[in-house]
This record gives sequence, structure tokens and C-alpha cells, in this order.
Amino acid sequence: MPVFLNQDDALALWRDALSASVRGDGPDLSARQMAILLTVYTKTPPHTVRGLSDSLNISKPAISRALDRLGQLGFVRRRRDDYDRRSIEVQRTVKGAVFLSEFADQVSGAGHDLASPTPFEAGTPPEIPPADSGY
Amino acid sequence: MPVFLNQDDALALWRDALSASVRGDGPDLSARQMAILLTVYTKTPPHTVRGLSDSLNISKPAISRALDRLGQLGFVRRRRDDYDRRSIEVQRTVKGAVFLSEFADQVSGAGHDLASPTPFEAGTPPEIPPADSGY
DNA sequence: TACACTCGATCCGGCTGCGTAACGAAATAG
DNA sequence: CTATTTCGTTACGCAGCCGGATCGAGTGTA
Repeated sequence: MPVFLNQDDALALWRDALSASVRGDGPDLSARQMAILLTVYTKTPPHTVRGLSDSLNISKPAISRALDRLGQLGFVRRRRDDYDRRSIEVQRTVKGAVFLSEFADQVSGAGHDLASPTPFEAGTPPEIPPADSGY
Repeated sequence: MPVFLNQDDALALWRDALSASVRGDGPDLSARQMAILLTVYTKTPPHTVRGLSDSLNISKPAISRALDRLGQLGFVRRRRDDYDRRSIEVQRTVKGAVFLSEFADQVSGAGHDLASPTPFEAGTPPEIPPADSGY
């Protein structure tokens, strides 16, 4: 089922979930690391370094390093492919699934809290221009 | 109006928007920089270094450096507060509004493309376990 | 066998961000 | 007036991530 978000809702959703993530004490992954993690967990396997590199337009060394980081966090594991032993398969772990599950709850919660008549909460005077001066 | 997202939808939404952002050629902001930018543009002004530092739980020097970066991208401007000349006000710019508008469109688009009977696209065999082995 | 190619990891120099500490300027208290 | 507090910035050393080049291992081909 598609979800329809106007611009204000989309930004508020992203802000609330991202702020919660930044404020929290969990490990802060870079945008690339997060994109890799999400791809591994929500796209159909198998996932390889090359495949991730191509689909996310990230250099192979960057993927390799990101997997080091995600691996030491326990969010992902490497396993050699027995049919082509040059290749590795990036595997999911329970710990990674838990991490993403909690993250998903933050996003869902941010969506749930949207009060979309939009700009201002009740009682706040709508006196502020949407985008200031600077031309 | 609240938006209800289950976990799969929340992750797919985040993945698609984030991947588009990572893959694209726009400047890639850190999570903190993005959180600051979103706060400045979607919360009611005025915004100060101190206020952002407290609300996002980020050290003041980190805020200051992030504003340097956002400023040199033209997404934000600093202006001294005439009533308390120690303080500065973080102001929005047209360029920043355009950037966030495009980003919001990516998020909205990702939400619109959700096909939430969920896991697998039509024709893809549901043969893959949701979270692998690793214990 | 020899040769070309692919895969992922590693090395390298450079860049960016971090937190603590110290700083000058401005406001405030006594 | 002097002393203290608060504002944002800068200096410093450190850690992490970047892409291009290179590497060894494995595969495919003739």
C-alpha cells in the first residue's frame, strides 16, 4: 500500500527519526553504512561487495571498509562463496536485525506522531515566514 | 494526520530515500549536519548554536563546524542578534530550501512506491529467510 | 601449461569530523 | 569600576572515511 506524504510531513518524519538516532547513544553509522545495512537486510540475497558497489555507486574499498565496521558491530557477517571462492556473501545476523527493528520503530513512531494540519502546533502563532530572506 | 508504517515499510522507505541520496551527486551531509539542517528548516525560529546543541545533544564546537559546512554550501546563514550581540541566529536560505524540497520529494516518492503486501515483488519466490543464521 | 580477467582486501596520502580546552567579546552582578 | 557568567569560535590531537592504485587468490580460456 503506497504511503502519501506531503513535503512538510516527509521532512518532519525524517527529522524526528534522525534526531532520535543522533541524540541516542547507539553507534552512529554514516549514510553509506546505513544504506548498505538496509540493502543487505531488505533486498533479496545474495549480496556481494561488487553488487553493493554497483547498486549504491560506492567504490569497492569503501564497501569493504564499511563491512569491516558493520562486522565489528556484529550487524553483518562475511562468508566465502563455495561456488566462486573469490566472492564473498554478506550475511545478516540477529544483532543486526534487532538494530534495524529498533530503528524501524523510531521511523514508525515519527510517522505516527505527525500532526499534519501542518506547520504549527496549536497555540503557536503562525508569524514566521517559511523560508527567510537570503536571496 | 498520523502516518502508519509497519517495520518493513519503514525500512523500505528509509532505504529507498537514503539510497537515492547516497547514489546521487549532491553533497553528502553527515547525520548530524542533516539533523541540524532539518531542525533549522522545520522548527520555529529563532535557532542558536546553544539551542541546537542542547536539543540535538551535540557539542557546541560540533554545531559551529557543521554551520561552517552548511554555510559554505549556501544552505544556511549566520546573523548576529542585535539584542544580544554574543548570540547568533541561524537563518534559512533559498538554496537550502530548494535542497530540502528535493530531498522531501525523494522521501515522498519512496513512500509512494511502497507495495506493502510486503516482502517480495510479484514473481519473486519467497524462498529467503528474513534473517539469516548468525546466532 | 601460460595468460587474461575478476573478486575482495590492503596500502597510501589526504580530507573531514570529533571532544576537550582555551579564547575574545559581550552581558550581567556586585 | 571589577568579577563572573554566557555566547560562539578557534586550537589541538585523534580517529574515521575517502578513492586510486596495487595486491594475492581464484577462475576461465586456449
